[in-house]
Amino acid sequence: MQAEDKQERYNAILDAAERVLLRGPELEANMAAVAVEAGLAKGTVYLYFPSKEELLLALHERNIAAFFNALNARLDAPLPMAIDDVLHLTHRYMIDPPIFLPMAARCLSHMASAIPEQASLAFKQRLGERMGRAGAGLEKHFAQLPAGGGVTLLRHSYSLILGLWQLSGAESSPCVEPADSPLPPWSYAQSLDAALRALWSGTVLNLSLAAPAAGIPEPTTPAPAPAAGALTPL
Amino acid sequence: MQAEDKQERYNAILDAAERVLLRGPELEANMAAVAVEAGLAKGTVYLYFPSKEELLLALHERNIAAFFNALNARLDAPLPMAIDDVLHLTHRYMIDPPIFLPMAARCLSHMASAIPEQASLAFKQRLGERMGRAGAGLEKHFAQLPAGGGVTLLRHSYSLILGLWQLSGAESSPCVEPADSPLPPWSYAQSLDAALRALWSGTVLNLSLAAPAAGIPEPTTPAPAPAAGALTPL
Amino acid sequence: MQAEDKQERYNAILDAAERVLLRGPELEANMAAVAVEAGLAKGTVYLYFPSKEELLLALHERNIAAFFNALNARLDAPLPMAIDDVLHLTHRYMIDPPIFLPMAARCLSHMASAIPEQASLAFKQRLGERMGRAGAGLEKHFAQLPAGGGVTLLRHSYSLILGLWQLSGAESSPCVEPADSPLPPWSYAQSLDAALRALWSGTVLNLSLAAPAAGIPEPTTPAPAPAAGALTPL
Amino acid sequence: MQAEDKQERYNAILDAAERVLLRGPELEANMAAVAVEAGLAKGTVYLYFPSKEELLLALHERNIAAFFNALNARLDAPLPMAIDDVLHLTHRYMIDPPIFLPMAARCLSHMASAIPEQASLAFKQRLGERMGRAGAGLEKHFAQLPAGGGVTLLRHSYSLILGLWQLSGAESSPCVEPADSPLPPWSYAQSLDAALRALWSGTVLNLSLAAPAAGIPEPTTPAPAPAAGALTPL
DNA sequence: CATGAATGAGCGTTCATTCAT
DNA sequence: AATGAATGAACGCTCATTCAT
Repeated sequence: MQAEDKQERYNAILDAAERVLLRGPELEANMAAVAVEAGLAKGTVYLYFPSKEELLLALHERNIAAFFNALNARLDAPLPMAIDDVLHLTHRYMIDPPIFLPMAARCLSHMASAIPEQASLAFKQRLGERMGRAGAGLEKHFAQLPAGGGVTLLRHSYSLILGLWQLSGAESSPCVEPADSPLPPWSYAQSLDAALRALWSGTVLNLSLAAPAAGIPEPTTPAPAPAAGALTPL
Repeated sequence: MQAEDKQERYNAILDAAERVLLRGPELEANMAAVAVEAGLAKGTVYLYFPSKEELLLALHERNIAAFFNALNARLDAPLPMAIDDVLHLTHRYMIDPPIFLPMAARCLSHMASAIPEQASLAFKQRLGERMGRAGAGLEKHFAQLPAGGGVTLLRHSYSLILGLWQLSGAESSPCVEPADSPLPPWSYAQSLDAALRALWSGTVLNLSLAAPAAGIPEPTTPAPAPAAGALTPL
Repeated sequence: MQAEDKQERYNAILDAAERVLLRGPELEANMAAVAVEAGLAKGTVYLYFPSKEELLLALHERNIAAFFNALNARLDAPLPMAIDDVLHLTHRYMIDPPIFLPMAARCLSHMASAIPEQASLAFKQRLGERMGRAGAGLEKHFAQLPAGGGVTLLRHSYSLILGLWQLSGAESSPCVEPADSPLPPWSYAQSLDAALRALWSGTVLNLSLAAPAAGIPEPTTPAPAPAAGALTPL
Repeated sequence: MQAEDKQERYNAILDAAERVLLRGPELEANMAAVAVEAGLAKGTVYLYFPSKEELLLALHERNIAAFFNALNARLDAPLPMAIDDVLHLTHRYMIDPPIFLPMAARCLSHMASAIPEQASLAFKQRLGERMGRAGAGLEKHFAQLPAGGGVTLLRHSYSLILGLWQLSGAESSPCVEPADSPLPPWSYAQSLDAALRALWSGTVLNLSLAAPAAGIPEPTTPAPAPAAGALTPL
């Protein structure tokens, strides 16, 4: 069997797993279902993935890779770039697909216990490389960012994306909005945009100050005119 | 049995569950272990909690309540307040205790599927009330915040706290730091402080602009002198 | 539930396991079958036995205990005793029941790997006690046996019983005797009797010699007249 | 491929299996590991052995053959022979190698179920031939043995060797000797020597009696002086 | 109120064997 | 002859929950 055949089937299994996960509302996948969906015997799946948990992690990594590939491609382009571009990619690869965020939460919480040290380390390594590259690209486009600032910003952004998504699931139920909720309703996508903009603005602002920013600063001057890549609502 | 006896036992079970969770590294708790730890029969636990998931949610809610109680108490005090105070409470109630964040991640991801609509709604209601109250308090102390801005800021902050924590677990392994990691090591606590400061600064900055902020703004003026409650490193 | 009820069910499960084992020719038992045979749910079986392997060991131990109980009862009786009595008990409890020897072989080979240290030790302890008691009884009845000789004789006898049984299974097939076998046919029971008599005779003979016996000794004198309890064919 | 090439590979696979078995403490071998160890594909192994069980049986038979070859060579020599010589060969080929006895126990217990009638019969046939030849040789050296007595003695001895070995594994744990064991510790090798001597002595003694021996006979005369080939401790 | 014995659905994984190439 | 990808049956065990006492 050719190496490319192997790779194809590897991806076919990942596809099957994704379909299975998306089938129900619980995002559950058992190996039997994945195998059936892939048209394979259960044992065959284990020729490609050493365990269920690692299969799921591989699926997540594929999604991550897709995001970073797109991001890096954009960063490598000579065009000037703005937050909006990043937000756009974020929506396209992480927020809109119904599988990215649940899988992220799931894998993150299982990494420590269910994934062997070895595999876990390798995953982190690969993730680190992608983040490092994207972070460097970010620093090229956003000159205010210091060395390492790109990765940090990426990290904080991702945290916000993930955390807010989890919170949105907990605060608002999928079916009905409690009529008597003490809080006004909010949407994940809108809230996230605002939060990310705040994070990015604040990051640059803080960076531009020699000392850590104070209290909640009262900006005394109006904001400067938008530089290249003005933020527009998504 | 008196109502207070009931309440007492309710809390005793929660205590037992917490102890069980903290016992192992996986934060796992099965009902049998909780019952034994509480010195009760398994069936008895079910007289106080309708299901395991709801027991765990109740435990988490107790932790949340403790945080909000402290926060609200501080907000109600006539003293002026700064980010640092909030950060301090955050560390004290959410970051330092080894159970808050894992439970938050766990409960958040199980809320949709494992908690009955009814209970889920009630939980969200109570959480909404607490957040509403704290948000209002925040708006009182930080005058730049518009109506609803307090809750939003709280929400974003919590997301950052939670998301970054999960990321920290995934990026750095507990035992060994990969020597050849492509990224420099980072600590959760430090990174979080920076991220929260950025978020808060950016929030206020964005708010102060009539239109949404642009690009990554280049502040043309130095930050104003710290107001009351300057940020100091934790 | 009363303690005796528990004991009853414990034994009922053991009975069920025995029936299942005896059902097929392979002496196989899976937990599902045992549970069904016992009229219980699978989980219930695990309330009484921590694992399949320990259930099987318990079954074997029950058989062992039955043998030793009978042997010790006989040894405690004031009647004089001869080899035949031992052989008789051996046949009755170990050889005739179709389950004793296969289980012995099975448990012996799984003890090292499949039984937790703790349980394994406890089993050996109990077995040791029974053997010690029986060995002492033997020494009372057979005065030539030195201290410890009873246990040793027991051990050697048991080894012979078990080893020869295994060999008999391998040398002669259950269905057909190879017509062209180069060796005359032999039966387990007869061969065992001869072997045990040889072992016992030789043990006493060797003991009666100051130095270890030599070569294959050529007895120069006819055998003495049978003492009380002469050996008679079973 | 030449016939000798085939034979070579056949043996190479057996070698590989032996190495795999000896690798872990459980004496487990799966076909995949054997194939890898032999540097072959899994399917190739099946060109040489029809099943795993038969491969293992073939390995065991090779060990058996080695023993009998040595024994028969010794028996064919014109030198007079004593038990010690047999014991020596026994230790050298059966007891010292860490694989003989476990494989014997394993194969014996799987023979009935996992080996096809045909193969099983053939194996027994070959074993019978070897035993028959060795038994006859024994009868030549030990004149007291009647026709067929050699084979019987061989059989009984082997049973003792195997049974006692299994018992030794069950009574004494590899790691710790239970401090409070009710029985004194015993070693397999020593105990076996004593048992075999007893068996051989008793066999000859019983044979020399017209009628079956009685009770535990009280030898009235001291043992005769060792004939040629006196037993000396191994 | 309290108990704890009973339940039983659910699942990941292994591995001997086959067969198309 | 040699390969090795594919197979799929088989099974031990857990644990949240119930309910008769």
